Amino acid sequence: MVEENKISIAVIKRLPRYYRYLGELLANGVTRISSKELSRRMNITASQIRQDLNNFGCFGQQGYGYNVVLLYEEIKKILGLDKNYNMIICGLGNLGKALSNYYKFDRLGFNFIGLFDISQEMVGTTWNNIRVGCVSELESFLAENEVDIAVLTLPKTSACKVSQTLVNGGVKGIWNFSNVDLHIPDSVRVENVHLTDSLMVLSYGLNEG
Amino acid sequence: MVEENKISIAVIKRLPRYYRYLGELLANGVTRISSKELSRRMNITASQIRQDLNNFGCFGQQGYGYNVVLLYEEIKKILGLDKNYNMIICGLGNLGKALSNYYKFDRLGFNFIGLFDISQEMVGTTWNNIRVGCVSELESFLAENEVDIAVLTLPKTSACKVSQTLVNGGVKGIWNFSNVDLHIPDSVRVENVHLTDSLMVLSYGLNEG
DNA sequence: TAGATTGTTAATCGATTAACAATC
DNA sequence: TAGATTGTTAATCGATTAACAATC
Repeated sequence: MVEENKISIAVIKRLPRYYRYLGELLANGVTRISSKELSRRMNITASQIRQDLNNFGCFGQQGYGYNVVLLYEEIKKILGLDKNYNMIICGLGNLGKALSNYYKFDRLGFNFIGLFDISQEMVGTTWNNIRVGCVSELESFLAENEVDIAVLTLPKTSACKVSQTLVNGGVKGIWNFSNVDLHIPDSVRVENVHLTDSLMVLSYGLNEG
Repeated sequence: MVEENKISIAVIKRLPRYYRYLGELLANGVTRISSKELSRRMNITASQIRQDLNNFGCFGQQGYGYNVVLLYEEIKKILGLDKNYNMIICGLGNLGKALSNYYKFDRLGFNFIGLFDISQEMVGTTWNNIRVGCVSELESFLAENEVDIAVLTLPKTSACKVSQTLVNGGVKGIWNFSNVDLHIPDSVRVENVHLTDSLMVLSYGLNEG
């Protein structure tokens, strides 16, 4: 049995940044780039860039460097950005509303197909052309629609329970903005955005200069 | 000359999580906790907990463990949460508006004292009881007010330029939500929240099961 | 006192960086 | 061909885990 070559999370987290820089090069009409030049721009070592990329294949050419378009498209595929994803939002508070209106996600292939909230005031209203449903309808919605990603923007009190419903409903990934650690099976991917934690990291040592 | 014991960023990023779990214990009336029991709850090793904490001091007691209140208060201090911070938001799009209305920041000691936007439609409107000013007024505002943290929720086109104004104006930290890497002096702390990057990390390998 | 659990040193593991043969 | 730059192996560095003496 061949051991699946597990890519480290540190590498994966750097991929979007590579993708971003390559996109800029592309927009500027740059057709080739060496790991050395990219390292200068991104402020990481050329060694790391080459190591990172070679986890996924040999995209460069000795003496030449990397073809920008080709590498851009490869990373796009690696990140799964060549596919489309059905998304729902659970929790239409300020943050949920903001995310529902963020046009860029759509352009990247992440499409909102459902919005859900708990409060009766929100249910029935429309955001981004989608009617807000009640969280109680979530189970049947998941049964009828293939949902790839659920955005969890509920307060922590309800987030845990709803995450169970999402898991049972076959959601593949949860983008968790609620301030709890979800305890769900490894088969469902979780990406946390803990805003409060992030702000606390910023305030650490801020007055020491 | 004594080499300043530099705390690694990995450790710092774990502190808010410790703080969160200790807060829960506190709320549940738990008065003492061992690294072993905390490790079980947080799903990290007891060794790591003890190593992390001992970067900052000896807060435990052999044979007893850690006093929850005491440790909670210590981490609060370490994170700088015993102080108050003046914050402004640059960019009152959906995300900026959402953050301006997030009541929890205020409770943690992060107080909004100014809001700024580029668009003429936004300038003059009121959010969270604060009048939105124009970004062109930013320089004079920074001269007259001590701003600790600036939240950067502008599109990347304007984010770079505004970050310069913020640095020149003496801001200590920037909470950067814009999709660029800011090139500013090390003396100003930056904490990035790259939402698009985060979503891409989630979509990585999502369809492979 | 005996048991529990810390603080800390040592061992291990993984990630980053350096070096260089291969080759375009 | 000579120069440039990759892919990859080896060396280094740092972070995590294990072990245990100290001690409450």
